[in-house]
Amino acid sequence: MTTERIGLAVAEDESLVLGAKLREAREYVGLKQDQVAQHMELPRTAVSEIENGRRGVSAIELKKLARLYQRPVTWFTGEEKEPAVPADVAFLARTASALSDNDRQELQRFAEFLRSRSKVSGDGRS
Amino acid sequence: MTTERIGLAVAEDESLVLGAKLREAREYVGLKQDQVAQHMELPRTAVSEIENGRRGVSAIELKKLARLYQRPVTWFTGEEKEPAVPADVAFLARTASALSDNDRQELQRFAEFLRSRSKVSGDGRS
DNA sequence: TAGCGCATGTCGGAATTTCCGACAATGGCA
DNA sequence: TGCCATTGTCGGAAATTCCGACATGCGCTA
Repeated sequence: MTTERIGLAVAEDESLVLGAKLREAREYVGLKQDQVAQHMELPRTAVSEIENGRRGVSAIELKKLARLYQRPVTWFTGEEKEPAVPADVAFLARTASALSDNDRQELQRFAEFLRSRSKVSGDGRS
Repeated sequence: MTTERIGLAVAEDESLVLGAKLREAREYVGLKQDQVAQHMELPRTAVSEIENGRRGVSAIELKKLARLYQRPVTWFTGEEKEPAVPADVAFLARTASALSDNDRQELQRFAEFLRSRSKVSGDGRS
């Protein structure tokens, strides 16, 4: 893992990037920070701080901003298809989705049973 | 805790919906709140509060959670498709970006004027 | 039925973030 | 230059989040 540095710098970095994208999108549609602030019911300084990465953006705010800027949310988040979870887990989950609630519950119980049998292997969390 | 402020109720409502979706997605992949908390480097109580709509979710957190849960961010924001921006609008914006600030401002005002003329019920996004 | 273990919910105060007005810096233009 | 619009920054109040400790709910089993 390359991100073992400070941990907080990552989030700041991401806020910086997100803020830059938000600014670009805003300028693209020709809106002033003030107008955005009014639309969002935020202090106008918040918009400035957001675009400079000094203030976070909530998911709901991002959704609203994306609409205002007429861009899909993914334009700001950058869609990725990185399995942060073992692929087999995801696959199991998809399979389970086709089951009834009861069957799914049973499947879950069975999974827990299996785990309890071999509680030796630790969960491979990074 | 009075409920006199209606304006905030909207945000709370949205947080409730988002939290429910996050919970559904988490259970779908068979993760415990505790595991999610570790992955996100958050207190596990935060995950609980998020799923119950008592704590907000930052855009960056949502992005991370979406990856963890193997879903597109739009699954949570509920926006799915939707460039929905007619090509002519995009073209107009592109054109506008090449204008000077003043010209763009004027263009903006004119656009607002046009909108006020056919002002029916605001942004009828359906 | 009581009791245990696991997952989740909730509470309280400290820590952090956000709000918001006031003011500064920047840039265009007459 | 002076004026005006836009954006950036600062300080304390207000709101939110962190985080441990404890509570609740549920399945299991002795």
